[in-house]
Amino acid sequence: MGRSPCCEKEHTNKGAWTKEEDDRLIRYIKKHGEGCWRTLPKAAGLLRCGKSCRLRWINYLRPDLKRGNFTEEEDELIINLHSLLGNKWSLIAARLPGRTDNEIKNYWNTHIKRKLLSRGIDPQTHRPLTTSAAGAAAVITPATPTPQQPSPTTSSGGLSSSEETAYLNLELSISLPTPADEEHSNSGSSHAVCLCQKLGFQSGNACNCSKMAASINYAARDGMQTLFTPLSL
DNA sequence: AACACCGTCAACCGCAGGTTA
DNA sequence: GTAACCTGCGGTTGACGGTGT
Repeated sequence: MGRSPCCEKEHTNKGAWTKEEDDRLIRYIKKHGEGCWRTLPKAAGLLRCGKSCRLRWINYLRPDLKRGNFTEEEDELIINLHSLLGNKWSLIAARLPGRTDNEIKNYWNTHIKRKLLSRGIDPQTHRPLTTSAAGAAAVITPATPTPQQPSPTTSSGGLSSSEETAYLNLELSISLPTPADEEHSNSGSSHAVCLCQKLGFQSGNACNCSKMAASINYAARDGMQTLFTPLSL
């Protein structure tokens, strides 16, 4: 399948954005909203490709971005989500309002990988690095059908946070919404299960799912597909 | 002070997948 | 059914700042 380039490369700027470019982009989006990134640069008077504008807005200029350091809770949430979802940064970011996929990806590669390695955990498999055939009990066993699961809201009897993480049993599965779920969402009362809660972060700052619900309503209004996937346990 | 090295992160690139004509 | 278009995602790169020698 043939494909035209996303933009005319000869007539576009590349590299770091200037203050003026940022201002133009912000002003345009505030006035016209997001959408049609292909035509946005021309309409906004920017010599940038649409992809570049989208990235700049999503990763840097969006007003709802949190920025700043990740909290310990966010760290653990990212680790647990990664053990479930793998390198699905956009899905992980969807559970961390105010954080972008790019930000999380960078943070994973620069901080969390090292953190897990120092714990003796393989960042890709989430299993111990020194894996002997018998001794390598899975650290995290996603989607296994055993019913035991540590209570998410209580501490696991004096374990350190790293130990707690190491013994988290994440028996979760992601399913399509059931008719009941849809009924709930149609009636305006979303019963989507907060994954943070299931992972034990309900009460912490890392969980902003209630805030997300508001943004989901906003997204739904714009015809966007929600990433706030209901979970069946 | 000068240089090399390293870590961080914004931005780019190529591709996949959904939508439209 | 197919081609073209468009958006979003994930991997990678490169500029920049901080630190060590």
